Amino acid sequence: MTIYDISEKAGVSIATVSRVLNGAGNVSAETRKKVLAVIEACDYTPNAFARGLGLNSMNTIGILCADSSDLYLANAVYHIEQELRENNYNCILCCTGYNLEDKKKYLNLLVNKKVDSVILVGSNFISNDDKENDYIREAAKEIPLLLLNADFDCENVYCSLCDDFKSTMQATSHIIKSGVKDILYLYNSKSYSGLRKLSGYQSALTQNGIPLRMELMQYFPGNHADLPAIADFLSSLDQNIKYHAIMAADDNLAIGAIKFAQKKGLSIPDDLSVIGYNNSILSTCCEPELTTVDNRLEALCHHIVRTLIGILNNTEMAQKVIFSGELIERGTTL
Amino acid sequence: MTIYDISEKAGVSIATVSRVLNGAGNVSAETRKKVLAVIEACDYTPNAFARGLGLNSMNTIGILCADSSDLYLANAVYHIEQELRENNYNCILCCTGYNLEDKKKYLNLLVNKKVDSVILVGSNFISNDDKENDYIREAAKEIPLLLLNADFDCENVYCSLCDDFKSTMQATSHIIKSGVKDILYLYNSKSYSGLRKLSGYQSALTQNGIPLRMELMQYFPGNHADLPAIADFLSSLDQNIKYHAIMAADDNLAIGAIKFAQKKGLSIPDDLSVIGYNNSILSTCCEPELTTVDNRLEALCHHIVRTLIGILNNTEMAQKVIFSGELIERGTTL
DNA sequence: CCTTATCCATAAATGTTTTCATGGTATTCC
DNA sequence: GGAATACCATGAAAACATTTATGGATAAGG
Repeated sequence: MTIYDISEKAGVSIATVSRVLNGAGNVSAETRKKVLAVIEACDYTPNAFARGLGLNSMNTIGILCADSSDLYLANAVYHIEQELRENNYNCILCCTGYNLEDKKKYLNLLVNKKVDSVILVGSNFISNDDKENDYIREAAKEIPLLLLNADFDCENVYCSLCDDFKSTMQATSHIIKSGVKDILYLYNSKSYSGLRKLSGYQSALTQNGIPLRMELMQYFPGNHADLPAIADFLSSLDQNIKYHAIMAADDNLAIGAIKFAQKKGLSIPDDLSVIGYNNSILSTCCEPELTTVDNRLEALCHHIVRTLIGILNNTEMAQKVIFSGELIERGTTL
Repeated sequence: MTIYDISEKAGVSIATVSRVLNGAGNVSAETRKKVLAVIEACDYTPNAFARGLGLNSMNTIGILCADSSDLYLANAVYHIEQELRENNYNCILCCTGYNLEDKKKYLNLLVNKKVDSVILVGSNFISNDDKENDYIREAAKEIPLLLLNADFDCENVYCSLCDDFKSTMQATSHIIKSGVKDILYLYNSKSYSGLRKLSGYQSALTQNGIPLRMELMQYFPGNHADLPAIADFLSSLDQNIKYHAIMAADDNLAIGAIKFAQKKGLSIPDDLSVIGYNNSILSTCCEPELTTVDNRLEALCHHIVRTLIGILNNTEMAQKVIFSGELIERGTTL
């Protein structure tokens, strides 16, 4: 069943059928009605590939993310997909892992699949070593690229991010204000965003006249989805490192910290304050519930899709938008 | 840059270029080398839409799921995407929510987008009211459909599922063997799979000579991602309902139960045993860690993709495969 | 009667895959 | 050794199903 069959049965040309299908003008109400009736009767739908060939688009957006099983990324993907779908776009999901070669490979694959644009979800697509970002610049020559939670200056690249520096600084300050000064910073990522958070922690201490201590900035090298491993990591730390609060770079790490405290018999928040980051489902699974930073994921996703739709409609759009995080006070802080 | 440009520069016909590109036979080594050199030099990649039109396929699989932010479904999507990608397929993700009309709409949309097949992730796509499953039968006339965690007999529909009845029965029996007989069953879904689990619970009781009590089978009507709400639900139950164990239909519900116990000051597992289902990340986030049923998600996903690849290569494949779950004993049971 | 607006049809363009025909080379059989 | 056969590499052309530019026809208005 093709557009020819429809045109024949309706007694019009295929151009007219096409116009009816695409809601273009220059079709009389009568003709439109007649054609629509035939389309309905035949249960005809246009061939998507031929349409794609003619329009050079299939209304498809690529979503690149390192690991869609990660709580945070999964949520981002969910919100983006939802919003795209409401705007009549579908998305091809492609998980790259954290290897640079795979990121290149799959970004290229999406470009070659002729998606209208690619949204790169997560700060890990931008390297601190700028040479490694050339693959982004290359792809941006072909189609617009949107970065969620990353900051990158480049023609045809648009960024939506949360001010992780400020948010972490505020969260850390919140602990300091409660009277606790020896705060362990626990992090898992050295991405641009990861390092910005670390700076926020340092800045909060410095502003409050607290000297920085290297042994209080601990990098957890494992997988942050392995919660017991996080607790074990903290247990294995030098017993001489004393602290009464943990500022964690994400909720997973914070939950690991809580597990550690529970095993050690520490009372939260009296013996140990804990703050997480992301406001994920994990932050409500413990008792007391986790104080955390809401980094406005939903707003970011909403904004990034709005930007994308704008770009695809040839509207001028802001290349960078920065949201502010919000501290959600729950039970793990004083 | 089209196949014509390549053919011209290489001094061959477009048919030969196409043959080289697709690894088809009947091309001399010399010609192949020459053509490949030109392709390389021009950085040529075939137009995906034209290719799709010619082959009536773009190597794309649709993934339908109700809610990809759900821990369990997100994991399923992750494993499936991973495995498909390794087999040179990409996937279009489409979240439907739990409304029947939307499920129909988006399944149709994927079919019209000309995906090679659709994988429906989660038992909620099959209704207990069989008339409501007609949209599945309709779509199956067009392309093969694969169901993860659902059981449905229909030509061109293939199912991979876990024996939820048996698994729940075994888990419940495990509690009974520990000496606890008053077990609350907490569930959130009345899908086919949800009801199978409930039957498993009932069967375990019956087999052990324990009378069924309706008030011990509690349906939680809210969103199982709202953990505090689950705890509140349990708190709101009639205080006269006495029980010393909770068998939950998924880990979220179990974590809610643990929160409830912690608030009430109950000791786990001494005062209250808890078993979850799915072996998700939530099962390791609490202290003690949650005893749960591993329903072989990874194996199911692996199998479903293998089946799909087989079907697309016209190999005869089993229409239904049932895996057995495994009880993971952790700290919330005696 | 001319102009303009409205509407529609023909044809070109999109870029592949694949069938069929052809010419040439190698193999086999007598 | 020559004819028949098979096979292989190649190219021309058809098929895939749309969108859209161009221009022609008809009706309405001045």
